[in-house]
Amino acid sequence: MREIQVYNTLTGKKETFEPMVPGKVTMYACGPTVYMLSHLGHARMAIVWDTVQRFFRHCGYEVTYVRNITDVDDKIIARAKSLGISPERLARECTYDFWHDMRSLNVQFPDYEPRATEYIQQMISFVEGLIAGGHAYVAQGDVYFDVQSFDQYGKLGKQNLDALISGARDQAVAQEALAHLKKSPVDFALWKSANPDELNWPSPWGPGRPGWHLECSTMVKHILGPTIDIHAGGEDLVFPHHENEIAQSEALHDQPLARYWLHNSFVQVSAEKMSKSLGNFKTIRDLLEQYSSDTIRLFVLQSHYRSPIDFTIEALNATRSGSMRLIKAAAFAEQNADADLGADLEAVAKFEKAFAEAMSNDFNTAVAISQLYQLADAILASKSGSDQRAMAQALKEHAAILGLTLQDTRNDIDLDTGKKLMDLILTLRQEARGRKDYASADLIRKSLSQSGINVMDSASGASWEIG
RNA sequence: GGCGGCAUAGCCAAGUGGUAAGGCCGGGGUCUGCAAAACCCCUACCCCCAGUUCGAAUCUGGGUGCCGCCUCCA
Repeated sequence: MREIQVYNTLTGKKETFEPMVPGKVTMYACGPTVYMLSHLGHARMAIVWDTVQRFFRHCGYEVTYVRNITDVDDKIIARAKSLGISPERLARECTYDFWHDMRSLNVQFPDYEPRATEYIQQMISFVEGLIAGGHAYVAQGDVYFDVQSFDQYGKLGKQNLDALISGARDQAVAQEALAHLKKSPVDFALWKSANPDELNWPSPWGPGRPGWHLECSTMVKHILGPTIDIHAGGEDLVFPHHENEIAQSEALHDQPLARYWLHNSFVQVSAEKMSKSLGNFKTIRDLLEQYSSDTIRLFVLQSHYRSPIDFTIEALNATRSGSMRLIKAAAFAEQNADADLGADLEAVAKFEKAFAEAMSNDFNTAVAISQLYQLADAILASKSGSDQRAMAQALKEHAAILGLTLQDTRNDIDLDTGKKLMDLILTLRQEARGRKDYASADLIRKSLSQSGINVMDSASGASWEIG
């Protein structure tokens, strides 16, 4: 099986990927908190890890890919309140929107897509285990993780506990209300108490809801086991989210939560992070109105996943222009159907090797895409139909690893354009009639009729209908 | 303040010690009734300074600029 190099945030190095069980990969990616439409940054997360799991499968691994949905959270509750609807309903609506966006972006559905609210009981058990082990404590209906009880705290985010504690004092203002409950300012909530009129679940510590970090630890444990191969997510999750997951899970299980921690970089706007809180985002929905999923995926994947992308419309347009050559070249896969295949195996083999090497080098999709373009050039330059077809099939096959459809939509006509074309045809016919060129006028009507379009002349001009 | 990252052509973007992939735009050409498309060709000494080395965009030190995390965030 092909050797794949991955950059592990935990060690800060590129390492050879070795799964726990040969030939199998367990992978968990932190998904969205559903409280509003997803933006391009979320699309990047989804596209990158979708591509990674596709590549593992392409290499022959048996992949179990899990991506969660956070459907209970302070932000959901706050926005639902401002909209005057229940948090459950808001979360559900946004989940449907998210699914719609994912499908539109040709992101494959994960093997499991657990929602936090489906795992409340397991989370409670998880917390009970931590309390029993001396890693968590109860304070007035809340439960906090005792960070000092986990001596490896900070290993992922490269944080020093003393520095965190002294740093936390400076920013304790926002958490002042909790200061008297927490033993240490760096302790984080496993369970938050809630008033009966708020969203809550019963627990041994009274009604409440889970802390954010807990759900991932719990769902990883129950779906994939105490240790998984790959845990992925956006780089903003390194600290504290993933750090806290490690603390919880490893304190409970006394074994590594994940062997490899992979993090994708951000989409920025004017050199600033695109984020919901800054409001400088483009929703996936908006972008899909003007750009195909291929264009958006190419745009995202032409940068390495660990490099930031500065979003501009110009750059997106440039990607769209470029993608046309790939699409044209790929169209040869359906042409020359009667030609023999495999005539130009050398070019295909060379391409496949270069593509696989790029992808195996920490998922270097930028280089992989450059290989697609080079193959497209070879296809378009080739004079041999069988070669073209063989190369085009390889092109489509490998583009699919990146989630690119390369569907040729150049001749697709939308409704509006269709109506304009009918106007044009009827105008031309009217001109023919004006010249008393009834042969042409009748030819037009007859041809349209054969296509199921009836043209009706009247004193006020011609009209048409399908039927 | 602590931790981490980035700086490559007009723009986007690979590159992890041997003299710069790819895409967009632009220029020139072939083709063409016109136009478009297509195809061919052209366009960088890699932020600055010092060092290591036979050799550095790539390693080391310093500087400058920018970004992220440390609080919700993909």
